[in-house]
Amino acid sequence: MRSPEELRENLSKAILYVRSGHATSRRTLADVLRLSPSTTGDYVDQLIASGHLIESGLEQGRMGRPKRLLRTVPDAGWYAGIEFNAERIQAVGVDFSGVKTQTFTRTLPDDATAKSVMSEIATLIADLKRGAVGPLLAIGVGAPGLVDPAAGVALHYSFLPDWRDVAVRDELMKRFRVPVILENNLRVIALAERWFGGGRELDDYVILGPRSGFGIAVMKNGRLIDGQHHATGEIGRWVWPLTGAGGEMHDVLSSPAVWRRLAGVGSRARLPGDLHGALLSLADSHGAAWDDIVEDYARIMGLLHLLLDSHAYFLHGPLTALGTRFCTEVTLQAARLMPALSPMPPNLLISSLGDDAGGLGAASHAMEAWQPVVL
Amino acid sequence: MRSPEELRENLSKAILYVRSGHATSRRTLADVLRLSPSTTGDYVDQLIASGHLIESGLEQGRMGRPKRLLRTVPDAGWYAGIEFNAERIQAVGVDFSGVKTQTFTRTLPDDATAKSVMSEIATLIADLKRGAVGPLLAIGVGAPGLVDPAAGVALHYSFLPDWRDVAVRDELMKRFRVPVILENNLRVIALAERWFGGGRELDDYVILGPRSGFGIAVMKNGRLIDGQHHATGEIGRWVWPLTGAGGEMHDVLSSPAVWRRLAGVGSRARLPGDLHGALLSLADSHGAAWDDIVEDYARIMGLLHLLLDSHAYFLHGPLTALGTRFCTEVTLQAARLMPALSPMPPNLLISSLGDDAGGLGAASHAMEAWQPVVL
DNA sequence: TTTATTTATTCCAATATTGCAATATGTGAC
DNA sequence: GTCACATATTGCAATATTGGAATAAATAAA
Repeated sequence: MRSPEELRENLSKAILYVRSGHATSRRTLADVLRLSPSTTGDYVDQLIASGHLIESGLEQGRMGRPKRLLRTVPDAGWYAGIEFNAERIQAVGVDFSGVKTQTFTRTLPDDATAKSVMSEIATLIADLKRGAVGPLLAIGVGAPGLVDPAAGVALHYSFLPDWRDVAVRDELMKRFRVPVILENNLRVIALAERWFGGGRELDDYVILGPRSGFGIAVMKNGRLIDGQHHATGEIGRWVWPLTGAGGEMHDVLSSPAVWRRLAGVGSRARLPGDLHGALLSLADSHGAAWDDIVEDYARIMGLLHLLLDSHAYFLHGPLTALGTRFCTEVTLQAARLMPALSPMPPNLLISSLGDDAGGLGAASHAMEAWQPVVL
Repeated sequence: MRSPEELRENLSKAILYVRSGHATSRRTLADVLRLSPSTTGDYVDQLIASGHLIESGLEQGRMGRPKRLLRTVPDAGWYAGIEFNAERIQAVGVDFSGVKTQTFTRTLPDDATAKSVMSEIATLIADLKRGAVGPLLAIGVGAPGLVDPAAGVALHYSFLPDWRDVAVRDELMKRFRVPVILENNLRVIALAERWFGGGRELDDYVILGPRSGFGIAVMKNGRLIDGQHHATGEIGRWVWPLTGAGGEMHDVLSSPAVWRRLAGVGSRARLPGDLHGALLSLADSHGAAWDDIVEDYARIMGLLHLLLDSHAYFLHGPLTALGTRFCTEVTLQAARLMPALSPMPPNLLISSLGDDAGGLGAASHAMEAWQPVVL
């Protein structure tokens, strides 16, 4: 008898592969699972019996017996994805076939506390529950700042005063009695890119997340790379420029900073409510500020690409408003500043995911973590 | 029946775990292999019968039946490790228990060609063969420059004129009839660190290799991270300093460049034959040149550590001559230049591996790739 | 129409792996 | 010394997985 964990893991992977479309029949599923067609057939029969998978017609290839197509059953259950920062909480519901069915956003008051945020999260999940069909299977949470995923504890976040050592997992598990999985919000966005965005065929890409701060998440071999202090990708804390007495990258290249530089206002200027919108109207800027920003981003792309050599770099957050022109110019400028990049220009892309990338990512994380119960 | 590949893989892992000391008995081996004690017992019996493993006494714990200790049989075979650059070829022989038994170094003439290098490599392996006991099991090669490990082809290396698309694997396999495995030389050093150096308990560290150029190799989750163009870690091609019109990092921070800066000579000065030795006598330098170099390295450490957050950074190559004082000063200076590093200073270490790190790494690679024949 | 070929799925005997019980071999308490 | 307990290894019936043959369902060729 193979170990039950391994069986559960294989069944779980089978569902993920079918859901993502990476496998569409028993045969192709056997290939990606690296199991024999016989065993895979058994698995599929089990999952059909349990109501997780369903056959949906035939697909004829060039020759031979047609594939019996497999799909996930939308109503077999759903996943909750929560993502938040100091300004708002976002909750999305994703059905068992991986389709987003609900989204809620709640703006946070200025005096939000850890307690109020947690209670707001619970309320939002309850709201999702009312509008969803089937059982809630798992909850994914993307939290800002420092997070300990293994312990399910959010360690620290500068912009929420008492947000420190919050036992997110235990609290939500106690309340909802389903698996809860916690990660840094930028890292869940990387998962969203894999499930819903341009990373569907990739297992090697980078998420660039210039928001209030500036972090990146690195996917290598289909896994997020991790570090000793849960601080991988904290490049916002690089001093910039690298001449010595500069400030941190945060201060000059975060979304608010870029807006200030483009708008030509000082650091005490009040931020527009809709940063994305405000940047949209500056997307056809020309002049020194624009060029400087392009040059700064080009340097960063150069550093990253010569170190990581990734297939793609997805830009997320308000700066996506600057559009493909920005990406193109950054790429060109990068090759100009670092000649080594010429034969291998970085593939910088605007993420196709919109504002709810975070919520989708959190739900993706829940999807990946959940495992079916074997009888 | 489980697939034969999986069986071979498990037997191979069993040997690796026993050799490394990560598992010392049937029981502990079962734990690390994630297999049942019964199965593991079977495997071990097979490997003892085939002459790869041997029982070597008992070890009593605090209580209970003592472990029956397992060791690899030194004479069961040996691995060849080859590493080279434009100046020399290094060949080491490692016996089946992972102990280095032979080392040869051959200096290359100035007019070395791809053909002469390959023939010299073959000669060195033949030399090793004469001094070794048991059969040659596998050959590992660490080649400089760009390498395609999957194809077993060395793509390009600037310092050997016609070194381009050399079919290293096929050529050596044809000659020696054993598995041949090719990798970039810095990347095999990362493996040497795991098997013979300070990375024995780690699966998350970085190799810093300032030699003629400047590359790094990144180990994450026990695997080397890889890129699209086989160009991960090519940070020597960063422009430096990051102000715009600088040269590449190679030119100011490689081993020869550091020696020139410390020795206060121009870029056309003739390099000493023994760079390590020459640097040794400059290791107690003080003054602007030293401080500048420390500052440059501190910046690099800052960039790397805030991005990768690794457990350790092993310094390799001639610059190890600068000693722990250099490492300490770089670490301190890094935290000064990038305040974010203060609570998480990078753990910069001089590699304990000497000059034959490369050869050992290539042999390590061979050890990891080789699999026993199952009957 | 019939037959060969291709691809997908299923059936089944062979076998690898496991869980559990049994056995081996030690320590510590009384 | 004897008994309870702890840990490692082994034996064996139960079971999961596989390879290969058989079957299914299509296209292409004769």
